[in-house]
Amino acid sequence: MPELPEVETVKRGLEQVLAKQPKIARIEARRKDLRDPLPLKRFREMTGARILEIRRRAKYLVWKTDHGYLLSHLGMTGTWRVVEKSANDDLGPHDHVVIHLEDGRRLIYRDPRRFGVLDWTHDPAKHAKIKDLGPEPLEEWSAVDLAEALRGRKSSVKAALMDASVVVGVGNIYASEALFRAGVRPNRRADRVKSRELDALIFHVRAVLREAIEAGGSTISDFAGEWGQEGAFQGQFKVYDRAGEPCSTCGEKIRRTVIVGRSTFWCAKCQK
DNA sequence: CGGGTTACCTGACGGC
DNA sequence: TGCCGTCAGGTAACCC
Repeated sequence: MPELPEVETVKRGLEQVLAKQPKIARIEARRKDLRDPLPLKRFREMTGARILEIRRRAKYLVWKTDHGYLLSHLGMTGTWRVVEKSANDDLGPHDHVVIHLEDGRRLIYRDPRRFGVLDWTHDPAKHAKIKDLGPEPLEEWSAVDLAEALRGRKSSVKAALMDASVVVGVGNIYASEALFRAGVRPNRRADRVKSRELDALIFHVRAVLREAIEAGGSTISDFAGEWGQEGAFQGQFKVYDRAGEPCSTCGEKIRRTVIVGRSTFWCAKCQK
């Protein structure tokens, strides 16, 4: 269920776990596919590969090894957990992939709904799932980029924000939260949002993502458990999942509508 | 083509 | 209790 901040939190947790650049003893696939077929042959070839670095691109974890790259997308329900050497940890029905490290630790990928992706590539920049992605919101993203991306867009601004060719990493929760902070109604036509409002949107998308990453950071310590249970940022939602509650700014009832099939939360008084 | 709708899959929850 | 409908933080195929 991760959006950018959650994936970034997982990345930072894995960074600690993988700091000593461990070697892979073997990758165990306990079924042959998730959303897509698993690269079983590549998994076998990765025996002995050293994990050099882990990065994030959009909602993908990119594991650099000395034998190519692993790509991991958590979909809606994917989690990685670390099991220390000799610790007992029985695998459950949704533990689909286990990376056995030479030091005895195991990295276990669990994903009940199996919307996640695990793949292998020589070059992440050329991978089909990566190559057409838009800008990273916390890096090179500018109001000029956003204005360009929204020009002629007749969809709602919320749908556009969640479109990875416009900007990556913004999912259903942070789209609602950023639009609320920016004072822009989610159902506004994307190409009719004024440039001043786009400036505000950029600012607030970044702010909410940064704040959420900070809140997520506190869950790194129990990374060995399961990601997401603490939900540190959950308590800071201003509108998401708060339909019927009073707006924290004006007291108006928070509304829920459906946009492109997703629950959308907003305040009719604060958002124009 | 750009846009919305539906499908993928399992589990949790509320209403009856 | 159990059954049923609905919903869930994502993507992409599909259809007009």
